[in-house]
Amino acid sequence: MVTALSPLALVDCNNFYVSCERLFRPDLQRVPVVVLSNNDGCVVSRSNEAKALGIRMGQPWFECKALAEQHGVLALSSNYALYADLSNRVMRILSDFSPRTEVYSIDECFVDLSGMPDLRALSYRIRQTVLKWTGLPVCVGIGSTKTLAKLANHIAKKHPRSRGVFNDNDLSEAQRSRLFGRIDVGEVWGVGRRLSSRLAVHGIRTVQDLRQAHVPSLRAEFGVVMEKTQRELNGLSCIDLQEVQADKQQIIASRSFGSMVEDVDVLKDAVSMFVANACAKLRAQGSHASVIQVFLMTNRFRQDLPQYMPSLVVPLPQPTSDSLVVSRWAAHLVERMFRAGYQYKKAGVMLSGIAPQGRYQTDWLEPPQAVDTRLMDALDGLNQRYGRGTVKVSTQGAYTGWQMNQTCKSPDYTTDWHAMPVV
DNA sequence: TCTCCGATTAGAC
DNA sequence: CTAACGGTCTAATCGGAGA
Repeated sequence: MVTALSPLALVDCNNFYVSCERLFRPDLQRVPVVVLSNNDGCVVSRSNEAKALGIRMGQPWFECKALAEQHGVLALSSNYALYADLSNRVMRILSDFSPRTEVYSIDECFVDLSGMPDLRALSYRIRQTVLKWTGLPVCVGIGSTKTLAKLANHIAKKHPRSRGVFNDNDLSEAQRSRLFGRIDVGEVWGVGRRLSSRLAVHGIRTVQDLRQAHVPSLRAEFGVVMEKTQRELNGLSCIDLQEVQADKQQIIASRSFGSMVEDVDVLKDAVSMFVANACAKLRAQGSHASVIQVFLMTNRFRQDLPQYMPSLVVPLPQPTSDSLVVSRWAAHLVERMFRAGYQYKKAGVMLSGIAPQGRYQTDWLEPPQAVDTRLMDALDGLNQRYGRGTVKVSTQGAYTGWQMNQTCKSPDYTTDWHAMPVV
């Protein structure tokens, strides 16, 4: 008997955001549908019908809007509360299939299938179960490394004959080199557009080319990351399964505005909202931040207008996760950076110097200050129970004029009782 | 020359 | 009516400042 290589599956939802929307809108089943990014800016998810029309991933909506609407494409604003909830359900189901999983993104999960018999049948069972319990279609790719599992998943998605499952370990070396010789190197996990074109200069155009590239030259020209990718493509595992999600080292909250903003009070209002969101995330992982950065940006696509992209960083006197404390600093930074006469299009808050609460270098000269978390605890509790924004910090969203466009957002079907469809 | 640090780059989704 | 182009996150690498 041949010992099976430790098989790793990548389970990836098909057209995830569009599929989520269709669950509650069966009338959209065979209609071309796209989901737009925040502020209704770019296309971030496409149904197969929309892909067939040539609408590209990440394409600005205003660019393809006319053509899309001509073909009856329905464009929806993104509804992250809905997608996050459905994602959690999918991940919970997958964790029933293996004790070792890694939630890699909102719609992807690595699943360790070591020691499990009949992987093909198991993979079909995974697909069937997720489909039956959530209504969401997924594809399963299996390989002996993460990079091969990703590639296998790509093959499963691309070839209808695979019926949504592809196992790289089932290939002979001859079959593998023939297949990989027909796949563009840009399909490899970690090889984006820039690296693709740089690799092409060196004659590396297919996955097979990359597998066989001269190791020292590859290392010298493209660095360690590319060398790891190459090893992974050859079945040598270099990227471990990360079962527990590490705490964030940096937390960013930012948004483009629905329209241009010229008023400093409106900017401060927006920034107080970003602080509230960033600090809530910080508290959710039980950390404190010691550095805060605030930035403002004019519209970089409007080269006809004067550009100004200031940013200020301050170390906080004491690490904290208190929205009120951070909010005061943020407002101060906005005041300092603001220059009248510019049309601002975006702003944001970045928290860094993040460490677990109570584990940071204390200031020897200052007497230790008692940290009172009761107010923020209560705020989080209320916002969790009664919905985000029940209790606010500062003006946080009281001003209008900066909120993002969301012309066609679906109801929060699964997370808000009031949005429950009436049967 | 070495080290540290912030800025930049590239990628993923 | 018109203008209209996302948000977060990580790791590696680069380049300058200071020791």
